[in-house]
Amino acid sequence: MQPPLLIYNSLTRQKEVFKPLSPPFVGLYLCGPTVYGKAHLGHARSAIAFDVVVRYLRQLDYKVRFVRNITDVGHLERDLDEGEDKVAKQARLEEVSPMEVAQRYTNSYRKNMEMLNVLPPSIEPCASGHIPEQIEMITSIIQKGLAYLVDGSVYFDVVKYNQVGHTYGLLSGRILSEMRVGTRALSGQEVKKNAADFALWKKATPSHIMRWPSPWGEGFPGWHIECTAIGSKYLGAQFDIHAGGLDLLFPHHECEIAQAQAACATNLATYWMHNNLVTIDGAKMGKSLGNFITLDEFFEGNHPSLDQPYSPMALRFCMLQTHYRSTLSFSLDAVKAAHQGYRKLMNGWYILCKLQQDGAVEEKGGIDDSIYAECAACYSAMNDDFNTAKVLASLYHLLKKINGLYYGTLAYAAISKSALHTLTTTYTTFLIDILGFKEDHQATFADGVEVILTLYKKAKAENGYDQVESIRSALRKMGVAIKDHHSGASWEYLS
RNA sequence: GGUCACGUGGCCGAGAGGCUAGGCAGAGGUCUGCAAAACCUCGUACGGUGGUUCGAAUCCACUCGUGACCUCCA
Repeated sequence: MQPPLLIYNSLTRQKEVFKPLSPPFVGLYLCGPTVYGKAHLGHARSAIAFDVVVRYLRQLDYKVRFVRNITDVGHLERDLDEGEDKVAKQARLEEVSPMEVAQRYTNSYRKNMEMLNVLPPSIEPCASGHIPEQIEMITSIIQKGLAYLVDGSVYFDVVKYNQVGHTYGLLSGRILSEMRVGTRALSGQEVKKNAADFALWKKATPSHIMRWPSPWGEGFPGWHIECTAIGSKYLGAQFDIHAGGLDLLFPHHECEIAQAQAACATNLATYWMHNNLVTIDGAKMGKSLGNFITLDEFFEGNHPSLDQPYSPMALRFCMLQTHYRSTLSFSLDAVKAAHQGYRKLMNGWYILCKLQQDGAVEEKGGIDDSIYAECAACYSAMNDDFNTAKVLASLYHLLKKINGLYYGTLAYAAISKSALHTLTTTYTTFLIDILGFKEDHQATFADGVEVILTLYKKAKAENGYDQVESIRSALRKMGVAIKDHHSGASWEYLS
C-alpha cells in the first residue's frame, strides 16, 4: 500500500493530497516559452520537471491532458505602454516578420525538448491563434466591471477587484497596499488608475505589425490573459494543475488567478506548482541577466563555461538529481558528475535486460526483501511531491544488486524469480518511463562494437594479448570499455 | 523598504529532533594474464552564537552570508 500522492501547492503553501476534479482525467497546464530567442537551461528545468510530473501521473493511470502554450504575441519588454512586444522586437533585429521569428524559435524549442526526451504536450496552443477567446474573456471581465478602457487599451482594475470581495495577492502573499509603488519612475503608468493594474488589451501603435481588430479598436492581447483564456478553453474554467517557473508566480500567475476569478469565479487551477530556478555562480540564470547558457550551446559545448559538448541526458540527470522546488546550482563539475551518474544507470539497465530470468530461484532469496523495499521506496519518493532525487538514490541501491548479480559478486540464489521480475519492471519503469532517460548514443554504433567484441573474444581465447590490448585501447578511444568477467566479455559506454 | 527562501563533507545534492540518502571526484582492497568494469571498505558534513530537549544538521531566538520576487524572465 503506497502513500497517497502529495503535491506542494503554492496557493496554500503546503503539501496536499492530490485529488483530481474528475478522475481518471487530469488537466495540467504549463506556461510555455515566449518564442523570441533560443531556450536556455532554465526552460529545460521547467520542461523536465513537469515532464516527469506528467509521466508519473500517467504511470498512476491518470488520463492526463497536458497543455503547454507558445507565447508568440503580447509579451512586452516591460509592462509599460511603450514597452515593445518581445517577438516584434526580435523580428526587427533579425529583419524578418514576427511570425517568422515565432516559427523559428518554436521549431528550435521543440527540437530541444525532443532531445531532452520531454514528451510533447497533448495540445500546444499559441497565443496568436486564440485572439477571439482572449477578447471574449476580456469582454466578460469588463462586463463584471473589473476592467476599464483607456484610449483603446483595457486594464484590469485591481483595486475594484479587491473592493468586490476578492483578494489580489493570494498566490504571491502580497498585500496590495504594501506593494512598492512609485519608487521607480515608470513612464506610461499614468494612464492606469493604479500601479498594480495590468493590461488585458493593448492598443496597437501605427507601426505595430501584430494587430487584431477588437471591440476596443486594433490592438493585441496582454500577456497574462493568454494563459487564462487558453487554459480554460482546453481544460475547463477550473482544472487540476497549473505549472510554471517560480519567476512567473508574480505577477503572471497572480494576474491569471485574478482574471479567472473575475471571469469565471475560480482560481483557475486547484494546484499551482512552481519549479525553482537554475543558478550559476550564485545568481539566477535569466534572460535579462545575460548569464544563461542556451540548450544548443550546451549540446554543442559552445559556451565559455563549458569545456566540451554535453549530452541532453546529462542535463536531464542534473535536473532530476535536485528536487524541483530547490534551486539548482549549475556548474561544470555538476554536469560532469551528472553525466557519469547517468551513464552508470543506463549501463545497469542494459545489464538488467541481459540478466537471465531462469538464473533466479523459485524460493525466497536473501536479497528479496531489500529489493522489494527499494522498489516501494521509489513510489514513496515520487508520491512525496515528486522527489526524483530520492528515486535516484533508490535506483542506485538497486543498481548495486543488478551489477552484483551480473558480475558474480552476488549469487543468483540470492534472488527469487519474482523479486528479479519486480526489480526489472521497477527499474525500467522509473529509469525509462518516469524519469525519462534514454540512450544518448546511436544504435548503429553499438552494432559495430558488437562485431569488434567478437574479434576480441577470439583473440582472448587464443591468448593473443597484443591484439587484446590494441582492441581495448582502440575502443577506449571511442568511449567504450571492454569488460572481462566470469560470464564472459561484454562492453559498455564509458562516456 | 516590503515579502519569501536558502546556507549540508572537494563538488552536486536528499533529508528534517535519535536509526546519521545518493551521485561525482579521491584513498585502500577483491576480482583479472594485465587492465577495465563491477563489488567491498574509508572520509563521520550540516554558516555562527545562544536556547529548548535525555538527545538538534533538523525546533526557537539572535547573528552573519547568499539569493529570489516586488519591472520582462522557465
